[in-house]
This record gives sequence, C-alpha cells and structure tokens, in this order.
Amino acid sequence: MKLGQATIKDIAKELNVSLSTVSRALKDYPGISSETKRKVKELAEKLNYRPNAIALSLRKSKSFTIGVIIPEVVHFFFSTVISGIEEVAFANGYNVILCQTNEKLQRELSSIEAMLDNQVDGLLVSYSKETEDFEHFTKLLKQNFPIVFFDRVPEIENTVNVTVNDFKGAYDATSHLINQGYKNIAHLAGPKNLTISRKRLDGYLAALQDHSIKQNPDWIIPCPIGTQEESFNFTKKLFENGKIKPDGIFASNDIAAAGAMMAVKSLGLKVPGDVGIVGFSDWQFSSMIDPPLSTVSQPGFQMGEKAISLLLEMINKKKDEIWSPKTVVLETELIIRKSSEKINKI
Amino acid sequence: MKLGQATIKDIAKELNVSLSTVSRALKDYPGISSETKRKVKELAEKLNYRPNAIALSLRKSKSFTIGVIIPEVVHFFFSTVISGIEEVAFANGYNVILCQTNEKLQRELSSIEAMLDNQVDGLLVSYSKETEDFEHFTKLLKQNFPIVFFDRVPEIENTVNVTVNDFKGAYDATSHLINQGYKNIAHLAGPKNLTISRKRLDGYLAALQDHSIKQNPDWIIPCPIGTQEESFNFTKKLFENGKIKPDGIFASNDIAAAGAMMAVKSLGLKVPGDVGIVGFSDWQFSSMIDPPLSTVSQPGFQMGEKAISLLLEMINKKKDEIWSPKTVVLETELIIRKSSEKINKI
DNA sequence: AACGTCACCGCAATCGATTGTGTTAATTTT
DNA sequence: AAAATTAACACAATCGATTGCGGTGACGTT
Repeated sequence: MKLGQATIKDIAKELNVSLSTVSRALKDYPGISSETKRKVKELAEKLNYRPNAIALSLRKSKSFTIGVIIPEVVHFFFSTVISGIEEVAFANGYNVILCQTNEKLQRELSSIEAMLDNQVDGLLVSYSKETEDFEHFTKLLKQNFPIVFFDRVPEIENTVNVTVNDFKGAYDATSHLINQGYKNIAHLAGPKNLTISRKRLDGYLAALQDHSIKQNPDWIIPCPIGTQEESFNFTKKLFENGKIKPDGIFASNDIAAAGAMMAVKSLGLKVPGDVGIVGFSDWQFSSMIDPPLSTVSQPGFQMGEKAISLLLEMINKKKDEIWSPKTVVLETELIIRKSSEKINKI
Repeated sequence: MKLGQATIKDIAKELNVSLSTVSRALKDYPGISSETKRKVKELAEKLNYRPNAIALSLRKSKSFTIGVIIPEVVHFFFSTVISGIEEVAFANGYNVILCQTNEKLQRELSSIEAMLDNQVDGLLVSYSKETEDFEHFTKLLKQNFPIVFFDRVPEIENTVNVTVNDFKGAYDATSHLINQGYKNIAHLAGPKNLTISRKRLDGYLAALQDHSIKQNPDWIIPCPIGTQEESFNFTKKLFENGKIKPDGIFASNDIAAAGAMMAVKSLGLKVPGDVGIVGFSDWQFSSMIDPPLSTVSQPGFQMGEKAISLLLEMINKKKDEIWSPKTVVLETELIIRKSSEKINKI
C-alpha cells in the first residue's frame, strides 16, 4: 500500500469486470474473450501492476523464500557459499533470508523459529560451534520439512548434506608436508564437536600412519575459538616448551595457519625451511601473506550452488514423495605455495 | 501447511469458540474471560501455535522484512556491513533478504523488482559500479518508499545516506605518507562513477596541495576492475615506464594496495624504504601480509547498524510524516603499520 | 416489570490473489 | 420453436489473522 501499488481489484473496478476475470485474463486462462484479455493486460501494464507475493504465499502456502543459517557472514568461506546460494536462488525466483548465529546455539534456535514463522519453504544450515544436540532439526525433519546441511553436517539420520572431502583434504595436506621432508608435524585442530574438525584430524592421522610416522598427542592442539591470536599463542607455547620441536604444521584453517606462521617467524624460525605450514580453506589473504600459504581449497561457491539445488529439488517434490538421505561430497584441491616448500630447497 | 502448523482455526474448533475470541485471548485483549484466555493459551502452547507471519504481512501491509542490495557478498567490507545490518534487524524482529548485484545494473534492477514484489518494508542499497542513472531509485523515493544508501551513495536529492569520511581518510593517508618522507605519491583510484572514488581522489589531491606538492596526472591511475592483478600490472607499468618514479602509493582499497606491493617488490624495490604504501578499508588480510599494510579502516559493522537504524526509523514513521534527507558520516581511522614506515628508518 | 449496564463473545469484512462452481446470454442443434 | 450446447463472465470460498460492530445473556436499578 505504501507504494500505492495497483491490485487486481483496481483493474477490475476500472474495467467493470470481476476479480476472477482479471486474474484469469492475466494468466491467459480459457473462457475469457480475447477482447477482455487485451483490455486487462493493457491496463495492468499501464498501472504497472505486479502481483503481491505475500498474497500468493498465503494462498499457495509457499513463500518462494529459503532461509540460510550460518555461523558468520564475515568469513571468507561462508560468504562464498552464500554467494553461490544467492545466485541459484535468484535464477530460480527464490528469495534468500539470512541469519547468522555468531556461533551461538540460542541464536540458532530463535533464527529457525523466526524463519518458520515467515513460512520459508526450506532451510540451508551450517550449525554453530555450540550445537551438540540436534533435536531442533530432527523435529523438523520428522515433519518432512526440507533442510539441507552444508559444510558442518550433523551426524543424524535421514539428512541431505553437502560437504567437502575434509578427510582427503587433510590427508593430502599432511602427506604433502611429509613428502617435502617435514616429518614432525603438529596439527592445529578445530572445535571437537564439529564433524569437519574430526575428519580433518582423521586425515592428518591417517597420513602420518601411512607414512609410518608415530603420532604425538601433544602435537594435536585444539583451537576452539578460531582466532589468529589463539593459534599464535598456542604455537608459540608449543615451540617454546617442547623438547622435540615440530618442523611442520597442518592447521585446520587458514586463520590458524597464519597465526602459527607469525608465531614461528617471531621465534626466528624460517618458513619454509625450518617449518613447513599448510592451512585449510584458501582464504583470500592466503596467497598474499609472506610466504604465500599452501592450503587446501574448498569449493565454497559450488557448495552453495549444490546445497540450494538439492533443497529446491526437495521443495518441489510432491508432498507424498519422500526424499532419500544423501551426502554430496565435493572434492578439495591442494594449493601448493611457498610455505611448504622442500627443506633442502632452502 | 507443510509443517501441519496449528492455526487459530484449529484452536477455535477445538474449544468451540470463534476465531476472534482466540485471537483476542492470545493477545490479552479486554472482554475475554480469564478462564477462556487460560484455555486458549494452554491449547496454543500444546499445539505449538505460532502466528503465520505471511498472513500478518498481508493483513497489515507490512512484512517486517527489509531488502539489502549490495555489489558482492564475498567482500570483506560489505560482509561486515551485512553483519551489522543482520544484528540490528534480528534484534528488532526484522528479516533480511539479501541480493547481490555482482556489480551489474541489470541485476540491480531485477533485484529491486523482486524485493518490491515481496513487499519489503524498506531497502538498504549500495549500488553497482555500472549504475550511473538513478531513475529506479528516485521513482521509489518519490512514492515515499524508505531507502537508505550506504557506502556508495548517489548524488541525488532527498536521500538518507550513511558513508564514511572518504575525503578525510584519503587526506590522512596521503599526509601520513608525506610526513614519513614519501613525496612522490601515486594514487590507484577506484571506478570514476563512484562517489567514494572521487572523494578519496579529492582527499589525496588536497593533501598534496596542503603540503605544496604538485600533482602529477600520470600518477593518478584508475582501477575500474578492482582486482589485485589489475593494480599489479598498472603499478608495474608505472614504475617501469616513468622517468621520475613514485616513492609512495596511496591505493583506494587494500586489494589494489596489495597488488601494488607485490609489483613493487617484484621490481626489487623495498617496502617500506624505497616505496611507502597505504591502502583503504583494513581488510582482514592487511595485517598479515608482508610488510603489514598501513590502511584506513572503515567502520563497516557500525555502518550497517547505522543504516538499518535509520531505515527502521523511516519505516516506523506515520505515513504522513516526511523524513528529512540526511547523510551520516562515520569517521575513518588511519591504521599505521610497517608498509609506510619512515624512509630514514630503513 | 421494564430498562440499562456490562461482561463476554461471534459475525463478517479485510488484506490480494486463486479457483471451483454457478449463471447468464447467445448460439447451435434437432 | 423448444432444447441443448457453449462462450464469457460473476460469485464466493479460501489462505491465516485482525478488528469494528453487533448480539446475548446475567445482573442490578428504579
């Protein structure tokens, strides 16, 4: 109303026909004379008529809106995923409602409530670090409400997920360090309750094992907060206190890797050479730091595209059709830069 | 319906009362016995009743949704602004619909259409690089539709804007370089049709003038694309071709600054020392590159907060009240890091 | 006994659009 | 000429909630 937008009623009144005639004329239904159709369409054009999406949503119980729940917007990987989501949504006439949880469970819960109130047709979720119970998701899934989880996927049944191959990414990164001559590799791990953290840890461990390197529990350092400062401090401690010092670091994300790199450099050690470092995610800055950081790139944009494509499929199924649980795994790519160059090259 | 969500009708039928009674009971209207209120509320609780926001939107011609139109999601500054927007929106019970234009005018136009169809209560806009005509905005503004422009604000009348003090930021950055001993300063400028580019250019020029340094038109290099490669190439050319070479670079954004830094280093020049560099925006990576980049930080989060606060004010005015045009200017802060250290310190 | 008051609640219009089911009138069929 | 068909349109229910107004009893008042 604020826009004084013309409605079907305005057209009907102006032309002295009924609402239904206008509605049908606009959509070329049979049973309306071509003369009437012409007049209706002309007037609609003239009044700049545009159907009220809210009214349609109410009528059809479908909002053409999907909700996206992510931990943080200001995060290179997640913003890339959002970008992919937005592209496909836009191309398909869907709207994207965004909520960030700031890694808080409480916020996750209320965001979901808000989105359901707004009748979103489905949800794309990457849950928060605090989330350990998935009741709020299973409740919805039981009611056949479409949800696709991406990146951080819960270990519950009958879900549709999109992840990257975290295990292989971590395995490749660690193996790469080993092949470059770095044998004493520490791991800066992510929060324990995230599947991705565990998978990356597993990949790291598997790589060590396959190269007959014994793991050192002291060298697996969880970084629950995820800031650069955190990894800087942990890395500094690790190198200052240990009897045997690591000569390689595989970090579960680039921020941690960058912090570690600074810590190592601040101790007068050379990267690469004294210490080789590989991160995870290929953030924008990773190629710009000194030395440029080797890392495992995740196809964020594709992940977004894939996730929403799956969601749209689910949404557009007949309501009696049940979708089958599945997990799409996207492959990572090891990006080799200077930070992991061979020891003897230096 | 997908959720089998309970409606007011369900409650009414179950309790054998009318719809209006249920509605009023739920909102503690007078004229309903406390006994009835109790029963209604109990059943509502039991059925997990939640009002249908779509129905409310239709009834009230208000969707509690605002649209955000930005050039790119994967952009540190913009994602920070989004974060600020989302926080305030969430706190006030508003939803945020997001569209990115990818710097395309066509996309901007259709995004606005889509948002209006969805009855957003207002728009937050940072327009695309392609946008030179603002007809699509003035049309809405004439109809008193609430719009707040942020960062990239159009030079048209009667708008409400939030910007940073680009002029002063640029002036400070350039003056800083001069004070550090760098007198021959080139400027990597932004796209010409953006006000922010012009303001930053003006600040740069004013600083030169105030220090009695003559400007060199060849040293003002527009970077319309905005990639690191672009500024890398332009900077390289600049240093290879010029007779007199610059010893300072003020870039209108950090990406360009980073590209310039790489170009300068690739030519064997030292940063700082041979060349001092200052960027603009304080991207996440700026403190991590080598040398850490001096830059002008923009309060993105605050900008988002302020922009949506203004928008909500406008939305909640009585419809006959007219808001007055205004521009809120947020101050920048010069962040001094190593890339602009004094010449003689080296 | 007749009337007023008040508590409590229901009816129906409304928001904008869709759609199944009438209802006309003209046209065709027999 | 009467009956059947059909084109072209209107009516009204519907989606879920809100809200002005009207209605119905149970009281008290005079």
